[in-house]
Amino acid sequence: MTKRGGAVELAVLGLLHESPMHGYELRKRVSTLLGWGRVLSYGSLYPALKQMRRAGWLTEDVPAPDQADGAAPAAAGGRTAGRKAAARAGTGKPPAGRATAGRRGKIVYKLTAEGKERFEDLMSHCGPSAWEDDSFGVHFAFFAKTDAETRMRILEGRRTRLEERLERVRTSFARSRERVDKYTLELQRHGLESVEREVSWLQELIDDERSRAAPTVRRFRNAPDGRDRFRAPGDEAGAGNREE
Amino acid sequence: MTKRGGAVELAVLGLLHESPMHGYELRKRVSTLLGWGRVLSYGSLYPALKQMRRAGWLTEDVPAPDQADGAAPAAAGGRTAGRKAAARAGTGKPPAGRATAGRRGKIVYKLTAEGKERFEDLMSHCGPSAWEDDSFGVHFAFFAKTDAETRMRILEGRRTRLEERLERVRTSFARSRERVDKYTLELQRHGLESVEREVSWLQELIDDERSRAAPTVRRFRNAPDGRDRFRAPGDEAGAGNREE
DNA sequence: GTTAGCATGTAAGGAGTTACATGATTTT
DNA sequence: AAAATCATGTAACTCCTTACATGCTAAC
Repeated sequence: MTKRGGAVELAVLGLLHESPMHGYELRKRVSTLLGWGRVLSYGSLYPALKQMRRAGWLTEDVPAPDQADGAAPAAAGGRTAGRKAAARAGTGKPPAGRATAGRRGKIVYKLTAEGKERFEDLMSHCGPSAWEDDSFGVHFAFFAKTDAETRMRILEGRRTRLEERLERVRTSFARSRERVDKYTLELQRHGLESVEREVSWLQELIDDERSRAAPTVRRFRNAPDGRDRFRAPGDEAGAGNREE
Repeated sequence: MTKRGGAVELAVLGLLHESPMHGYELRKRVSTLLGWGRVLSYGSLYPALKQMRRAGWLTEDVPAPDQADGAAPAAAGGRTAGRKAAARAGTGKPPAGRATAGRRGKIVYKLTAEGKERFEDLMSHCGPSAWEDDSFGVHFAFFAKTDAETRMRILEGRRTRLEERLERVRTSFARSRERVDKYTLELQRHGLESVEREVSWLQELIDDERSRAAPTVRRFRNAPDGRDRFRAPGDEAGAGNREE
């Protein structure tokens, strides 16, 4: 019920954490968030949104066209929504009295307090699933919205995961060398190289985090981007992570 | 019906193309074939095998224990099957008269003539799906079993696909620069770099294929063990290729 | 004679996609 | 007023995984 451990939920929560948005824009933002070439399909997005509304993480507001302007579409990316609302206001032409009534109005999705909690929970109490490719990407994308300890845990978990993979791949690579043709071998070599490179990237990030986190002072409050992140002072220390 | 365009079918066809095998071994081989860290689950493999038998691409032989030895398990990887068969022969103890009767014997999967045709078809008449990540990997792994023209078509299709992706990612990256925090930005930068690197890799492979296909134009770029990387970003001159 | 690991399978379901269907708004 | 684009939604399907269930063979 509250399952849906997929990348989409976290991505939506994270983006709505910044500002309310409607689905269409949300799709674009989710799609470019990572480095996914592909776009998220509506067939994934809307059912996920509905389910999240049922769970209480977000609300669906249909902005009444008469009073909509400054209020509803929000700053978002500043682009589409803003321009449109402005244009509509300029012409002074709300298309009819309805729009909210007959279904199919523009819907602005907005995080609830529970939704924010859910987001922080998914970020900081994440299990091993967060070391997987896609899931790691989404978590990483929102690193600025979580604390240093969580960042470290995720980075190191990911590195460990990749090193395990490396181990396995190296073994089978060595065993293959004579048995397989040059194409198969080249594929495996290339895969190996990619994973190795990703491990060094992670290591750099880890070193970077460490150098920032360590220096002499203990952080009482970390505010990377001016937001205050509340988290009970003593908790979470052991980080005994388990399944979601 | 005969659909199943997934990576598993082609991987199985390709591996059985070399030699018959039973499912357990097949799983291991499929898992290490690419550079997938993960292993293929039985829940994927066995239903796929069954469906392929129904389609007529392969047969399921239960080797009769009495006469099994040299015949059935074949050279395969040479490891497991061989040792076991030998051991059983040595003790002279076929466990009973049944084994084939009551279900649950060891099953050796073997390609039929139709299966070989199917494999060749999937390799050479492949559509755009072959440019996708997983599917490309499987196709590439079996490049030695298809012709130069097909190899070229797949490599160039893949490169084009990645360049499209690059275009999109570059755009959104440039648009993001000021708007997003450093973590998101770093993720996108890293993604971009990875795709760029993969494009260069493909370009090298394409050049290599081309030099072998058209030997009149000599290329001296055949490094001893393929250890030359790097290619200026933004070249792509000359290669006026258009496919499809 | 029981544990360990090889070997084959099935049921349920998760996480997404494609293809379709419709409505609202803007541009030409 | 037609075309384009923005916007929301559903149904059916794909491909794969997890968790289970079973039996055979080797080894202690």
